[in-house]
Amino acid sequence: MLPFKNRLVKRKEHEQVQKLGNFTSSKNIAIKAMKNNSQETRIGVIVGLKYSKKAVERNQVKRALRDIVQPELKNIVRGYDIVIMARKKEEEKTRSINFKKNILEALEKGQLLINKK
RNA sequence: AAGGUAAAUUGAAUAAUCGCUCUUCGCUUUUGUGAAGGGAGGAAAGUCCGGACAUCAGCCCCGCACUAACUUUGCAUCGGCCUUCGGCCUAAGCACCAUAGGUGCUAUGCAAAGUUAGUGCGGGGAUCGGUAGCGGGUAACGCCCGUCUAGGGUGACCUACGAGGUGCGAGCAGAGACGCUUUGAUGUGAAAAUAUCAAAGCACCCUUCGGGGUGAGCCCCGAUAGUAAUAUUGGGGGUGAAACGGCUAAAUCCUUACUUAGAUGCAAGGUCGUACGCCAAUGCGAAGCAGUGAAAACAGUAAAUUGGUGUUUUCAGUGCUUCGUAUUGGUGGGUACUGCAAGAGCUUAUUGGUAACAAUAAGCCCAGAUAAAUGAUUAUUUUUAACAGAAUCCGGCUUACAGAUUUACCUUGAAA
RNA sequence: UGAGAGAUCGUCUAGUGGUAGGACAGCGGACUCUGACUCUGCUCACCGGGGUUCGAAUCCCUGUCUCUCAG
Repeated sequence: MLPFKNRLVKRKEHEQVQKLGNFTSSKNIAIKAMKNNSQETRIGVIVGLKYSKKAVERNQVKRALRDIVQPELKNIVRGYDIVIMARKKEEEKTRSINFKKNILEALEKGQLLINKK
């Protein structure tokens, strides 16, 4: 799990990011990001009913996404609220998706990664 | 040993690193940080039943208890002192008798009785519901247990239905099935008509119109032919028709017995705080507008003074509007805490009971999140790991489920 | 998470135990020189699985899907 200060907590904040954030995506991941006033990166994860009807599967995906994001926190530009959404086609199975690759791809597209050059 | 029946248990394990949540303790005390410990299920699911809990509402009668008000009756009366019982000192509104004092009224207190209202508990009844062989269990249920009946299975065992009627008319049986037509009676109606009840409804002949006779058909007893279905035929008396019977709910209605009590649902409900929005009232301040009063100036009246009129300025004060601010009240949304996990709890043992279950004793504390906690990585082993994620809490039912294990029993075969 | 409602021809709907009806659409025919309109005929359905019943779209149980409300 993420430390408390790095989570997007409130429902209203989520809605704001959903409405006003910049959208980028890769194959199985969609990202909305918006600047906030603090120095911290705050991340929320959404896995909707459309992803799967089983609660267990949705929880597993949420855990997986958080675990992937956590070590990358250092590499993400500070001061953004980020909402990560998972998506898949009906036939796809959760196990066959490589979320890490997808997330990094999406973050790069949104220019949220710190360049190591 | 093989096959099966019923029930129960379990639902990958171990180690290391990183990370989350709760509790306790310590250090800091604002955030934090260290240690120890706890951290999803048998179905957590579906929401199909039943409760707990909470808020709102709450039929009639009786009894008991408590509280409040009122009425009646009785007793007492500020206050102070002494060691309790109690005694002493002193004092007391109004009216009357009449002054040792007494009576009545008022006020207050206490006690008793009664009335009214409210609350709680218990009992009975009515009505809306629910259930249905019989008996039991449970907080309760449509749940569970035992047993009766029917069906299936060699068997262990499994499955199913279950009060009494009414109405309906599909199927069976039957010559014919709940109906049609005609007539009559009764009720309603001006009539038409309609509802209910009763009777009649094969063919021909006779008739005094009541009915009678003959024949077909039906019923009963036969005979002949044929393996048989059946065909032909004899006798009898009845009938000559539209009866009688079986089944029928988890839809409707009635009855009986038992049982229960409504509605809404933890996003129920409660507490704290008030930084926020809106509305209302009040106070203060500012601005604007409109009246009022006073003063001054000017105009005007033929003219001086006075008075009055009009305009302007200043001051005072009133009303209205707007803005700001403060207080109070209402309302809306938001937030924190609570509700919230010690419970119809779990484990073990004993006793009662065929059992469901109950009682007793001992021990135990076992998730409590709030965008929502159990994961990831590495290594080893095996069967390569099913269905699946708590959200107020319980008891059932139903549905999903890879496998593994245990117990009891049955059938068959073999051996003794 | 809690509370409810529903599923009937391709589409919209009616049907409260006894042949599942209508409208639009589709197909064929008639009318017309042809098309449209009109007339006429036909085709096409009870969400899946069990049960009660002589008989189920309807009643009961169960599963699936869709929608609504609270937030």
